[in-house]
Amino acid sequence: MANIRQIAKEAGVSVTTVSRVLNGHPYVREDKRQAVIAAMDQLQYTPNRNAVHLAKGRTFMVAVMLPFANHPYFSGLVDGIAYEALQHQYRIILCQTDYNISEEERVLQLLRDKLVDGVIICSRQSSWHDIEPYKAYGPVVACEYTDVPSFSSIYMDHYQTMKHALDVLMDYGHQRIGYCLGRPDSYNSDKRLLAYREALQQLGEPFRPEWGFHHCYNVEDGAEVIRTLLQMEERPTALLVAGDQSAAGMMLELRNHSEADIRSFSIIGFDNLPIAKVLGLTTFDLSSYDIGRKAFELFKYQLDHPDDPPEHHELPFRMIHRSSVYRVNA
Amino acid sequence: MANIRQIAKEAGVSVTTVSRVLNGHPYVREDKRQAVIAAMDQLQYTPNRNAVHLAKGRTFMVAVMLPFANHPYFSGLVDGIAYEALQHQYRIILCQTDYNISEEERVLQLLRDKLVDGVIICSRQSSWHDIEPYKAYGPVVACEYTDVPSFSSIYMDHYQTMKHALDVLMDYGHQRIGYCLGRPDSYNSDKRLLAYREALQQLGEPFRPEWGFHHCYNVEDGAEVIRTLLQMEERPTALLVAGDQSAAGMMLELRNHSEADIRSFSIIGFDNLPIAKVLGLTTFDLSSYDIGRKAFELFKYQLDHPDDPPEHHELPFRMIHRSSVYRVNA
DNA sequence: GCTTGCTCTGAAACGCGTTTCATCCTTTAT
DNA sequence: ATAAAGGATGAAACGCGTTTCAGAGCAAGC
Repeated sequence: MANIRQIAKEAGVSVTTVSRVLNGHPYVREDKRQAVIAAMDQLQYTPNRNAVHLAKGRTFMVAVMLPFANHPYFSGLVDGIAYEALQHQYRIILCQTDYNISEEERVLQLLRDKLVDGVIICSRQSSWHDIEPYKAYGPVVACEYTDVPSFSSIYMDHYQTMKHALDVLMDYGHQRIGYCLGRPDSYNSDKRLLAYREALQQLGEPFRPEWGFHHCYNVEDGAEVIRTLLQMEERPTALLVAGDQSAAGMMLELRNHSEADIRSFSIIGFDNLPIAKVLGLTTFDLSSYDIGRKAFELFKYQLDHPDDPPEHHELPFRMIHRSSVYRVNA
Repeated sequence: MANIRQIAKEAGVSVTTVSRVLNGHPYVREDKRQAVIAAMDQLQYTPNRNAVHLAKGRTFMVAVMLPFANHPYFSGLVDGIAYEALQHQYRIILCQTDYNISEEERVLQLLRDKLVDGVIICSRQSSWHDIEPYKAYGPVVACEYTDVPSFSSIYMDHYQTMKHALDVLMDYGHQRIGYCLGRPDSYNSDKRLLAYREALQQLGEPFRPEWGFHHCYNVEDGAEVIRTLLQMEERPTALLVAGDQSAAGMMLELRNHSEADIRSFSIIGFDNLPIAKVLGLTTFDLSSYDIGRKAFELFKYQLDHPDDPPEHHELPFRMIHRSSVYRVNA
């Protein structure tokens, strides 16, 4: 494989000139430029990307930290990041952490070790406190609310969405409300639970831990929740589900039971996945694709304007009313 | 940021020795090793990955070429690749091509330009003929059948799966059969269509282009197909659908219509996604996760044994019988 | 005629870790 | 005692493109 020095020799110019041609620098006489191009053509030269990265101190790559990609929320996020990255000639390194803290740290080390120009955190387990030092090596963007101001972020206020959903359910006369969340100890889950407990207080209802489910991500998780609930004597009349995927699993599992069972649970989902529409699931509109795009933009902006303060975008939420919420007979 | 030469000076040894410590080379006296480690600690040294990559001529990264990631088949594939990559200290660069040929070429160029040690092609538009030259730069693995022997590959025989599904439908008395596929011009679609046309011939049925649908990937695509079919005077009694995602969309859309409509179409899907189970969809078992893992293994093997001939794994198929295929009244 | 200011060019240094090769020092085997 | 075989170590070359800086050539401005 040819290198830049061979091209220089072949074209009868210095390596500097070859480099200039490569980088579209002006100040190269046309005949020399042509000679260089001819030499590159003849020797089938292409620059070694590692050498470019080393010399430039930049790699045009971002690390994308997420627990797993086979979930519509995250794959949408990745899609959005990838789309925007493509526009800016960036590549993404997909780093699945499975919420493993040391794996997450290894992702941040890619930034410190100059393999990537920045990190986009889709979801994480580590504390912001542990992540913060890596900010010194390049932009770190979060796709969730952070109470640490040194990162740019884009997020939804899940205290508010939960509160809104609870208000809607109460309007429909529900008092016995259960919930399904993902990780129990995440920031968003905490906020949702806060709204939940406040609503219970408002209703004068006790907190019943058996009506709360965690680690719900997939269709199958939702189906399992319904099977569990159907075994109970005392059941909630409504369920707030932090993901359409599992909400869909619930609705589908209900349909495997009696007609009465189907209408015995009102369900509100989250994400507005295509399946929500087909199922008539009331949910919140949330385009993880758009969040991904925005996250990349925030990264790029921070990279190009390192001295500007980080930006924080709170996304407005919007509920999509369909037919999965029933009125409770008074 | 410190570099290896500063560490050498600080520890009172040569850079070679530092490099040896870094790479766990023997032939370093214990006291020197300790001195080096102390120096690295003190200066908070970590190696610049780009320099390592340049010097080693290896990057411990693979490019994963796929059209898009927000589809369960592909995200499962990515998950599998990522899992196996992690075991081997490899990173993956996710390259979404949207089936754009020049974008696909750009992915292969990453291999030529030494940014990745290999490429795993999940699905592609380019001809194998155009891809083949890149083999010279490193292992290229395909997650589909290739008629070009120079790549390792792992695939299912979709002529056989389609044939099997058709046989089952015919056993159940179906004669009027439609299909839903993804891209119309892909190798797999061609093979499926071949089996399809042979079955029609066997049945003495004409080929009705209006019963064939393409570009079906998502729930919404499937729902749309059903709406279209319900408008027709003459309808098929069974549908072969090349993905559970769209098959699910069909079943769900049918449920939005009359009870009679639901049973008016027998449906066979593909992939055995979680939703297929909940819906009682008859489908083919196919773990894209396992394919992904195997694909990475094939890549790694080719990398470590460049002179061994490429391997080709044909996966056995297995139909999972559930309740979406009805018997036709004779 | 002379200064100022571009345009154009290349030598050399730089970014940084790895590898080759020569050398010196110990052991172990004979 | 002595040759053969390892162990240990560092200088220098290498992988390869970019950038700095000095300098040459040439045109516009006064």
